[in-house]
Amino acid sequence: MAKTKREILKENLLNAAESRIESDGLAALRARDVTKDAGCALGSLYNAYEDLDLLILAVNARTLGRLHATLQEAAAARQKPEDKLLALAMSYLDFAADNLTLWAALFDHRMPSNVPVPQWHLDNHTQLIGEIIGPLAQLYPDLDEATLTLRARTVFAATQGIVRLSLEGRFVALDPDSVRAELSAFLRQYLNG
Amino acid sequence: MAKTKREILKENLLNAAESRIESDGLAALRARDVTKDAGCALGSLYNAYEDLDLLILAVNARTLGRLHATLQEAAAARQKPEDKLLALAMSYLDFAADNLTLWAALFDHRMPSNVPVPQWHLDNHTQLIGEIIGPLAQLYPDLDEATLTLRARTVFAATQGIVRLSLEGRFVALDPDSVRAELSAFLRQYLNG
DNA sequence: TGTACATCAGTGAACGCGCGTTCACTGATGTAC
DNA sequence: TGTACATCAGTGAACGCGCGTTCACTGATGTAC
Repeated sequence: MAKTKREILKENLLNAAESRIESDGLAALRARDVTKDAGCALGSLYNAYEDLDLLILAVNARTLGRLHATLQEAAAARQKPEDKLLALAMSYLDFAADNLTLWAALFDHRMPSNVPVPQWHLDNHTQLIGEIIGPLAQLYPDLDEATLTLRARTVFAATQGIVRLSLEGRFVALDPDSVRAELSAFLRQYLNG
Repeated sequence: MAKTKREILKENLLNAAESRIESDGLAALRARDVTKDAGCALGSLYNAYEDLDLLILAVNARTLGRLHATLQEAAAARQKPEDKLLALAMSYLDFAADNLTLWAALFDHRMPSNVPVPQWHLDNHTQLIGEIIGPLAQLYPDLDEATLTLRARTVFAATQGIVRLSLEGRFVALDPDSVRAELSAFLRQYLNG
């Protein structure tokens, strides 16, 4: 099926926005830069997307999709649930490190005022948590669904905190190997507790 | 020692900025609002502080100071190192919940472009980590100083991640009791691992 | 194939507004004699 | 105590600029006959 012109335009804008975020970060994203890179007029952005925020969400959705695929692959390559969980955390760290600004955009972007985050974006996050629930359920067969979900969110949040503090380099920059070692040791300790 | 007029002005601005952040959040902070609340002219802000960012940093410093005092108190009230660490995490959660916007401002505020975060602000963070190192050293007497520091940062980051994900309510809002229970269970599991 | 007309994406100059920061002026306070 | 002068914090209108969004216009594409 051939792509409509509109689809091509949306894709060009999406690629341009992604490149800009990748190289300069979300905060430096400008409608004029994106449209210039995409080879269209400023106004065309608003023909293709509702506004700049929706374009950013589209970039984030793609990033989240790549992240999800990476994590699935990592978990699928292991057998034991402990190994799956460790692999998930490690590939999450790697993904974040390899896609620093795009990954940061997932958290830095806020919808303006009272515009809610679209449902499909929430669903994407739920799917991600789902990857953790699987191995966690194998590891703790006695826990019910609700507890497992909560536990998965907690493990994700803790991992996210460790990755974020280290990659944000907000206070002190840590060398990548230390972070890997720390994260790995941390999870092992937790899972064997 | 009597306060100079300049000191009074700085304090008024600091209080006004703090109130504004507390009620409306950092993103809604405006120089005009702050000076109006402080009862001075717009230009006076720039007599008292270098610019708006430095005023925000002053607010953050005060928040960090209160946080630090709260944590110290919580840890001091316990004897066993495990209890100290649990108390630190719980009172961190409580502080964040009770001072939601001020706490969020600690992380949401970024210095413009290439202006670095002042050293005293970095030192404040180091002090905070220091609170964790103490009990951790008691718990793991075999670890050397560097490892302990790294470990303390990791524990802090994990806690921070759990608190942040729940309080940001970015994806799904969690009820406070569940978060408390999860954080507590999480740390127990980790410390007994 | 050709002509007339309708549609609608594409265009980019202009709008609108927010907001941090400046700066020429003022008036209060301090100092010298 | 009074006068002349210097200093400097206080003031807020105006500056400057960035930047998302709009909208009147254009020109390409599609449709009818």
